Amino acid sequence: MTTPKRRLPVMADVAKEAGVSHQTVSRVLNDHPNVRPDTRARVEEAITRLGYRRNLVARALVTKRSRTLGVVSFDTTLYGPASTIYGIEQAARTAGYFISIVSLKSIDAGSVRDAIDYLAEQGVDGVVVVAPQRSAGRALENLPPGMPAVAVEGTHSADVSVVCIDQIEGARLATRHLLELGHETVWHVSGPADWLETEGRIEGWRAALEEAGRPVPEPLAGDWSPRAGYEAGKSLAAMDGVTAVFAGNDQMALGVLRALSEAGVRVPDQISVVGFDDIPESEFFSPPLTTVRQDFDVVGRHCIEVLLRQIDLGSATYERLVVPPGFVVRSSTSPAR
Amino acid sequence: MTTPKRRLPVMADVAKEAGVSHQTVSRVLNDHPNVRPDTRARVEEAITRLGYRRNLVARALVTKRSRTLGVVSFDTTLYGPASTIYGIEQAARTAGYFISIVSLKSIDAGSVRDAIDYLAEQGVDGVVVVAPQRSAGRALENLPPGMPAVAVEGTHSADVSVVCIDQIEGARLATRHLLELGHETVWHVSGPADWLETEGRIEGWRAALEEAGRPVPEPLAGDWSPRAGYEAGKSLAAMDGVTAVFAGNDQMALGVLRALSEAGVRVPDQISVVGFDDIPESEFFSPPLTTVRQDFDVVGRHCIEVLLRQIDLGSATYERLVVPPGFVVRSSTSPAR
DNA sequence: AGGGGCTATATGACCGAGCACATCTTGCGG
DNA sequence: CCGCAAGATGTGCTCGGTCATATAGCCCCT
Repeated sequence: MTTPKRRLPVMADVAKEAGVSHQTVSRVLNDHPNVRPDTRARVEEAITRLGYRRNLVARALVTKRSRTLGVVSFDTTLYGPASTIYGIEQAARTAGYFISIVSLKSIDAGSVRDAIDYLAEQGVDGVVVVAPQRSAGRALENLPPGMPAVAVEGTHSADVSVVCIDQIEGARLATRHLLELGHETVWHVSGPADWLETEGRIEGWRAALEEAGRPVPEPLAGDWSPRAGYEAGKSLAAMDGVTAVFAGNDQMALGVLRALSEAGVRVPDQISVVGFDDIPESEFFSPPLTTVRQDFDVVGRHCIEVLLRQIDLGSATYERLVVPPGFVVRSSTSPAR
Repeated sequence: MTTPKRRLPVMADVAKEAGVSHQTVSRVLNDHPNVRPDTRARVEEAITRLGYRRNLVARALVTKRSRTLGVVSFDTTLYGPASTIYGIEQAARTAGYFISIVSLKSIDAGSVRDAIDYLAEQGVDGVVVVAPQRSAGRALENLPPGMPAVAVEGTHSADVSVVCIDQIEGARLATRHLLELGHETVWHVSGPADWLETEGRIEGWRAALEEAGRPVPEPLAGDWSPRAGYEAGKSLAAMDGVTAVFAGNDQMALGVLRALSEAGVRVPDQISVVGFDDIPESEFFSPPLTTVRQDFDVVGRHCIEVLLRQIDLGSATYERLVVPPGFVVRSSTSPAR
């Protein structure tokens, strides 16, 4: 009944209601110290009475800070990006920032550029790019001027901060585990070319093999999908002497397991399999999957920390934050017979 | 070298550069018809020369339209919400809208309210709420005035538009499939209480059973997680006469499969299992899972369509859009022996 | 009592666009 | 060659906040 007009109340309305100036209302809203307690109370009461909310758009216009962070990501449907973004969102909101998401389907440098430009136009205070392809990384090399940015799993070279999980170490963990179980060597089903994760995992796997003086078989190329793992698994089942397989991620490991099971190969008795990611399902695969654990949540949180630091300092100091991977042993690996 | 100041170019700069007024620049930017071609060209050239981008924040302030849509969702890590949001994002971006996401960990009406308020403050033009719990639905019953909203899987009663997949029909499909294979009855591992999907799936399952005049066993309560399915599967394996199980989602089905396998029960020979969702992994479960297919992508797209319609019309006409589920038969079901 | 140094509050400009309206062109019919 | 309507462009205000600065009130000290 106290709404003669449809229009939402603005600061001036609150000011009038409380018998002060709009500036005082602003002070109350921004927790300025120099406001007498009773004035503050009066203003606060007026605010709730009118149901006033401050207009963040107007605020952003003058402060030139939107308190919104952009996230550009490749296929947010995948477990990794989805979890990372979840971590980002939680951390950002706690810090009082909004998250604006652009999710890409194709991943050339051009579309990443476009996405960043798009977000820049909207006035985001910074961007985190979750697009761990080599080509996507290139888009970060000439950002809009003055735009703070952090990349997840980015290249080492670019002029941006990077937060990543140690892929090489993860792959080494997986490979060593299999080697220590007595396997002569380890086959690898890799992710798609151009992905930094793919490269890192191949590198770590190869390194572990070479350190142990073992032969390095040709990796089987996949694309992260269970289907690709399935195809690779069929090839592996048909080959001689395969006793241990390191799949580039858990979904491909699932496909491998399926193919081996269809081929009548028992896991882990005849072939041991390890994955990468530790998705929630992998504990219940048949058999439960031994895998490298990635803590996407902390990656997300670190991204926000790094980004906010960059925004607040205004300076261009590029950090590189490496999160160590974990390793969880379940039932898909066993000693070589 | 043409940057005497750090400040980004604004409309006035472009205007000066092109020798016109800021209003003409605005016209060019907004594709107004009444601009002479050569003027337009001159302005466009000035824009690229200066690298001008329009400030959407300022634009939003005066137009009172931010071209941003809010999404509040429960646990964006789950496949369903993640896929829905993906669809939403794609559709929104094509329509020229940004997406601002708030992802909730706990899901009471209060936190949904808070999230919506938070987004309202930011000035979103509308919200889609992906929080299919009964309690979350209640938060939609008194939205900020004039805020267009659409709920995914929302309650029927509330004064909001709803886009949903026909859960009852999906469950019925699953149950009938098992009945038609000759199973006497079908056990059900349900989702967590309070979820609308849980209720719908129980309802459809029960209806199919009753229509066929079959006994309706007590459902086993789960929580969508593979672990819950695993526990339920252990119980099921210990029971007599169980030949068919309808799991509330694919992850729980995975847990059931695992438990049965551990108990030495062969699927589908001894027990048939069907899931719900059709996550990308389920085709490669052991055995490949027969399941109800939900097209989250089209749900997301429909959300945006409905929401934009509501925004453009400004009117409060509430729609209810029901997407039919699919059904995909794989190898986890077979005729009763 | 007077003045210095605070604190508390008010005033007006400003951020960068769009909108309404005014003004100046242009084209065309009579 | 004039008049008039439509087309093209410019002017000034507005959106709803914050910032810089001015001003009023207060306490304390000499």
